[in-house]
Amino acid sequence: MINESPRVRFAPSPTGYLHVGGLRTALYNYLFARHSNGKFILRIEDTDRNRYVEGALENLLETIEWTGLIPDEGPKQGGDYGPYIQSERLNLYKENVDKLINAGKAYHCFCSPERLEELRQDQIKARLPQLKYDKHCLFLSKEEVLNKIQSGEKYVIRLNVESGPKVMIKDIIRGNVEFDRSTIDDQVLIKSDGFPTYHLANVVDDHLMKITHVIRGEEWLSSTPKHVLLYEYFGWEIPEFAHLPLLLNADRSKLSKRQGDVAVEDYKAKGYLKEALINFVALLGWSGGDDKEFYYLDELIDKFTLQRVQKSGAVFNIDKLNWINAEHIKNQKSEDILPFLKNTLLHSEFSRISYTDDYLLKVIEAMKSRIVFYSDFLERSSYFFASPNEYDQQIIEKRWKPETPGHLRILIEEFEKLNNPAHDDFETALKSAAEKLQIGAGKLIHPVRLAVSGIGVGPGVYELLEILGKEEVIRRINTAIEKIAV
RNA sequence: GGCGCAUUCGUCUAGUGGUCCAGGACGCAGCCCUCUCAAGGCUGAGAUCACGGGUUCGAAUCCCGUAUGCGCUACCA
Repeated sequence: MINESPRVRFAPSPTGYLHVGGLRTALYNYLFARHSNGKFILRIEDTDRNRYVEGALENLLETIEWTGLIPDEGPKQGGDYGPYIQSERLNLYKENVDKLINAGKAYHCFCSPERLEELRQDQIKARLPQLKYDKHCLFLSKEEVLNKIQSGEKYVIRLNVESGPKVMIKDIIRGNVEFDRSTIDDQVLIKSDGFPTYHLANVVDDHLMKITHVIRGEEWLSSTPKHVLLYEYFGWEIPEFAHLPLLLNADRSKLSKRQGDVAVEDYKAKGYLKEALINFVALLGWSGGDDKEFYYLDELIDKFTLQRVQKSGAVFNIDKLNWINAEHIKNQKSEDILPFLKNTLLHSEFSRISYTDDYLLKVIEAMKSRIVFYSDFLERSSYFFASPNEYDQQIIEKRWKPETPGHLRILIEEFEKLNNPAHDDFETALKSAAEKLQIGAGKLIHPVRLAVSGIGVGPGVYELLEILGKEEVIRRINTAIEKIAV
């Protein structure tokens, strides 16, 4: 086993969207696999037919693809251990559970939901410490079982938990965890509709798919003894376990839809970069042990180990996500942002106007350090794409004085003299205008910014002017002089 | 109720017996830079390391207990 290269899996159930907790689980599996030269497998756990959602699988696959956490084996890419969708593996569960039945480690149970409920109520009333199935059907004779099956009675297959030593779980993150066998219920393995439960399916598949490390959420820790028992009964080698801490809401309950967005799709739609989402989610429960917090995927692969995973749950803090997103945008090459800006423009009110790459690249350079999302290019600097149609009233009050129009006319005269001016040319022109007027440059700078952009914040004014260009700048100043009445 | 896991600034975390009256990051406040807003730089507020006992010359770090939180307790995953 030590010499084998690891095989790990991400095993989501297609419920309609990819949960950010699921993304984190997928990420850690992926990182572990890549770090140790192993294989990352995607397996779809769709054994609950009541939870079937149309299109959920396709959506899940698409979202995983978007994150870039591409599996080595899975429904899309195939592999030697398929099929990778549990509903297509029903025969395998049947086959293997039969072995258990023959060995007396599992048995048919014909108890009705009503009897089960009654039993449960009785146990509650009797204040029994544990609520467990009473093994009623274990004592049916072979003939009785056969008869019931042949007469069409509904049944499930249960695990036969017998007394014995404590079940010990070795968990990479939590150390050893022990469970008394008497606390383990005779878990249903095959449901009455013929589908396996998670417990059976995941053990059978993990074995058949030669999974070496089971890396999953902490909510599975409590049912792990059932899985270990199953491995034991089957006589299969037990994989290593690593139970990840939960992702939490601000009130420290398990991260849920009620308290904000939990779907990766939601964050994607809001404009978060996959790089940022991955970076952020990686830090929820793991740290490299130093002060580094900005990571690209390949750096994470390099540094990631399960030993450094935190034990306690982590609150999903949107402020930090925003910071990381801004940080990633800042660090992107402008050329790499270009296609996204173009796409954003295409879906905006400016879709009918075309801008040169050169122009857009300048806009990106100017705005990159001032935005959190790509959409902020439009939200915070729409003036690069159209003349301002209104002017910030507060800035008018602060910066636009009665003498301002006169000053700006002088400034325009200076600008007129320029030929294809750049940053410094605008600066020289503005300063000489200020000198002629015997005023400080600020008396010109702020009104120009307002005239040209409609607002009081943004890139340096000369940068702004250079990007917009002489003609456009003069046009806008003239318009502002007309429109802004003090 | 039972079983299990966890517990360091508001949040994410560093820390594996002395270098920790606890370091970093986000957020917050202030200063610098500056034509504005960001970015960047600097500074600050913010944690009796859940609590109580031990062990030890010495504990955030080891042990025990308590509390609190969370998870599981389904023919859901």
